[in-house]
Amino acid sequence: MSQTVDRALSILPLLAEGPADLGQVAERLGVHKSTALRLLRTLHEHGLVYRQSDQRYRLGARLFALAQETMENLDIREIAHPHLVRLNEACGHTVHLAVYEEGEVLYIDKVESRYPVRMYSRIGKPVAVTVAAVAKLLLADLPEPERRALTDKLDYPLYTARSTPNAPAFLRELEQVREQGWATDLGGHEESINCVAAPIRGADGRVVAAMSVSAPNVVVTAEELLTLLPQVRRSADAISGEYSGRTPVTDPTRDLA
Amino acid sequence: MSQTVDRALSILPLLAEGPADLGQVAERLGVHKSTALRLLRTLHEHGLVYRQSDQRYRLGARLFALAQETMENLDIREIAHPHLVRLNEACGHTVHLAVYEEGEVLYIDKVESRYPVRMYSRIGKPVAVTVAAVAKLLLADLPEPERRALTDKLDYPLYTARSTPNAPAFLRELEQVREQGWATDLGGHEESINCVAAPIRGADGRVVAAMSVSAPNVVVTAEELLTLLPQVRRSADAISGEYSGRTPVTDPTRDLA
DNA sequence: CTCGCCGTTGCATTATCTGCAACGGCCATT
DNA sequence: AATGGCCGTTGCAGATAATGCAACGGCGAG
Repeated sequence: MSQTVDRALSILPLLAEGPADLGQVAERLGVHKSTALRLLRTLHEHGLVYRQSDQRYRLGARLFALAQETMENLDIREIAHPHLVRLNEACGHTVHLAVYEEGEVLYIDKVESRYPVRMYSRIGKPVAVTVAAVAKLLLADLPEPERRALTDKLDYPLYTARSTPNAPAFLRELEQVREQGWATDLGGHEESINCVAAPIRGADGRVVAAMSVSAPNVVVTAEELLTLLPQVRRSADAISGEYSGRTPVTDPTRDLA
Repeated sequence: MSQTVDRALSILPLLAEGPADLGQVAERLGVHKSTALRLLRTLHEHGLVYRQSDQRYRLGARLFALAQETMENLDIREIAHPHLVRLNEACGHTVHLAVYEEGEVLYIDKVESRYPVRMYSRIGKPVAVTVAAVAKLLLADLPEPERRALTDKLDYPLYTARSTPNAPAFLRELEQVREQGWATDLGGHEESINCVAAPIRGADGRVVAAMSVSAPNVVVTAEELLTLLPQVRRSADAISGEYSGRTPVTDPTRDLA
């Protein structure tokens, strides 16, 4: 909607690929070098872009700080965290919390496994949306048209032989997930890793987040992991209760200066 | 340098404080509502801002993804990570990696303690620069004018009785740190937590990062932690060697379209 | 020593952004 | 049920601010 801002923001994903110098930025934006320079300078003043010693630009530290603050301001996360910790203490495995936003699912909290073998994941990283248990729960609850539109334009990468292969299969799976109220990922993302997940609902019953327990085959079999399902669901329901009670659409903003 | 972009980017820290509606954003920017709307829309298109169900705006998921990619592109991090893991396996405590950028020090990697009592910290979070051991190392190596300018405009919050109280004391400490080539934080940030840290240097000898081992008093005393110093320094030196060898100012960019 | 590349600057042009005013939906109030 | 006010949204004309150009200077390579 605003050309100048649009151009400036287009620089960010470009730099996310790796450092670039002024000429490269200008070329990829399709603007004059002087224009690119002014945009980069503005981004720099705000700390979103950093100029390293070799004069090339890369993304800046402020991005981390912003991402950090965003996360800490998410009220679901705050409410859920102690429950995740408790569940982790009870079962010992890695516990994740995830939310949906604009076609993506991302982890917003994580409590690490106590076992030495850990699965790789990082808070803030977009989740493999076609296979992850938490993603299935979040997508299953979308209004039908949105769900349809999304599943249509998704890719279905075959991480393993058990990955969801295409849109129709995925839609069927989502249907089932929605009805049973829980989801699994049995080696669909990484051959040797299984997850069980349960939904967290707001006061209106809509799914606002999902949590999961993940563990590699070498620690527990898929069957053993499934026995944890009741525990996971109880945790999720407890969070749902607190969340519905405390924060329907409340606004704790206090700055009427 | 560019007014429009400047205004748009000013929205981000504003939203980092918490969700806000159009009117609030416009007011705090000092612009007309229609202007604020156009800026927010542009930010939204790029995923930096998200519009929640109650129509208010908050920071968006793309921020996480960008922060994530930035981090993973840092070559020091990549080189250092296995060393951090090895050090953690050897001593069991929390290991951090930090860099300096534009007046701030931030953690860019972390391997969690194996002990149940863990110190709080998060990757991406700016470090308490006047007390953290890694910060001392990074600031001690700055060129004198920059170091002076920075220490002058810093705050010196008294987290504990052993926090660095003011600029002169801090400068003396930095002097000592630079000469001895390592640093500590003995309860200067949190009463019961101690750290020992060592610098990682580039090919030209400049400090490019710093790593530390942290542990609470209840697990090991400060004296015991200090016995780990040689190990920490060996790790840091090993990383320095690899980093100098592999990446002086190399550019792995491959896109001359 | 010289050539060429890259980042940088001042300036005139013109495109772009801004504020205004008016509309419409929604919620709360009477 | 009707009404008033609030908030987000849109089209438009004026004015400001962004753009590309051309020229400079520093730096490294040949």
